[in-house]
Amino acid sequence: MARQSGDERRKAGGDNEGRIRARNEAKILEVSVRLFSTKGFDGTTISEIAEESGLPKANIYYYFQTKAAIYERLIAEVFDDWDAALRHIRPERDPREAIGDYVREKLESSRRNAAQSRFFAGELLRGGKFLSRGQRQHMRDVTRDACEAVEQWIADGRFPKLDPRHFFIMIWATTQFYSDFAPVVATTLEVPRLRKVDFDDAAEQILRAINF
Amino acid sequence: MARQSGDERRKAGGDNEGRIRARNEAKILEVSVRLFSTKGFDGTTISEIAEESGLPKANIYYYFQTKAAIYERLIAEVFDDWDAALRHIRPERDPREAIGDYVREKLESSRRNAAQSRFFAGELLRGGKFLSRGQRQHMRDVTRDACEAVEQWIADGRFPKLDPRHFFIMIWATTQFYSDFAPVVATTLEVPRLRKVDFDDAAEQILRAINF
DNA sequence: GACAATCCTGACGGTTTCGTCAAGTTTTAT
DNA sequence: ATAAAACTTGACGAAACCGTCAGGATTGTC
Repeated sequence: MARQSGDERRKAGGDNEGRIRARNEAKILEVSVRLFSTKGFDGTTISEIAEESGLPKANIYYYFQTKAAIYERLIAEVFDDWDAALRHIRPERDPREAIGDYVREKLESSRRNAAQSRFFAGELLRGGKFLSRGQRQHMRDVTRDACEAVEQWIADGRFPKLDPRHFFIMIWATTQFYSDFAPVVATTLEVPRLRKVDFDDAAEQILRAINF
Repeated sequence: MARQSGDERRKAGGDNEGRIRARNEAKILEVSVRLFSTKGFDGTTISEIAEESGLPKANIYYYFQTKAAIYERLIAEVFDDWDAALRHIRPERDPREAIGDYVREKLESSRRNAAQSRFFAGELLRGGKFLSRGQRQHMRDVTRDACEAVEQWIADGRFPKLDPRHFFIMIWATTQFYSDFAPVVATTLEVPRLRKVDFDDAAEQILRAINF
């Protein structure tokens, strides 16, 4: 009887309860991220999500209270991976290797999850209104840690004297660009579509450009 | 009697005819670019454009056939400036100076026209569907010219051996990032809002990072 | 096999939005 | 002054969209 949806799932009984729910939610989210990334929040309709998910529209509302709820779930999911690659940046590592790994992983992950990447970029482009205070803070803290590692390298004379913050911005901007603005990149490289090899080239060229 | 709107303006009589039209169109476009950039195409309503322009909604339709027409006009306008800064890149110039001027101008122009910049970024993020074949081609040609200039520098031993295409992508990505994703940048730099000085720092750090 | 929990869904209401229209007013040209 | 062109505008129609709801179908549990 009691409508239960969204967050109040997963009750007593174990954790593989709600397999159907898990499957359908996953399908909905998968479809949504693709639609949101190419058509934006307002440009995406629930009917469309329903159709592409193979579910009737009313069923979408059984799993998610509102369209915004889907969007927010996606933000949270994508955000969780935001700093995954940053784990390479640690003061005790060799700067060259660490930065190299970081750039390569960042490029690779945005290539493989292009929809997520564009989705998140779209959100940031609009001012990041869906980002919670906590998420923002997390972002700041993680960045600060990475910057401290770089500063350590600089102090040890193992890294050029650059402001780490601008350095990271440069890396983010560049690595994201290849996925998020793929059409421009493809035009520039004069290829019909970006392939893995183009991303590999990019990694090499980026690292060479910043003298690594 | 005959409805005339959109493109078929400017008839016999001179070129300062239609001052009212010029003024109102300008106002509409100015408001629209701001709204589109923060709310996207579908998130922006004609009523909203009307309100912020101080015109009744029906009047918007007197000047533009559809919402898409406004959007397309803006794309064309912004696109015209896309390669403006690229004029600095010429083979006979000193690479250091040319690249320096280019980066600084690109940063400055995207700072001053942040709304346009974000608007255009949003369009590209969605796949650039509004970009015409001709515009794409122009983009490619201009890029090709700039790359040839860089290759000349490399041949003369005045520039590091980098793929110019990836090099330019890196510059574009980075310079755009400061305006388009200002919230992230502000968080990283730990300032409440980006000021001119932050952009100046950015220019210096970017140029230093790529060893100029 | 019965009972509850979970899942499914067609139909519907209220709102918003795009774009139109026909009749007005103001500006410009002669 | 007068006529045509350019501009303005309130009201309206049609479509699209979000989210609801009541009741039916499946699945799981004891």
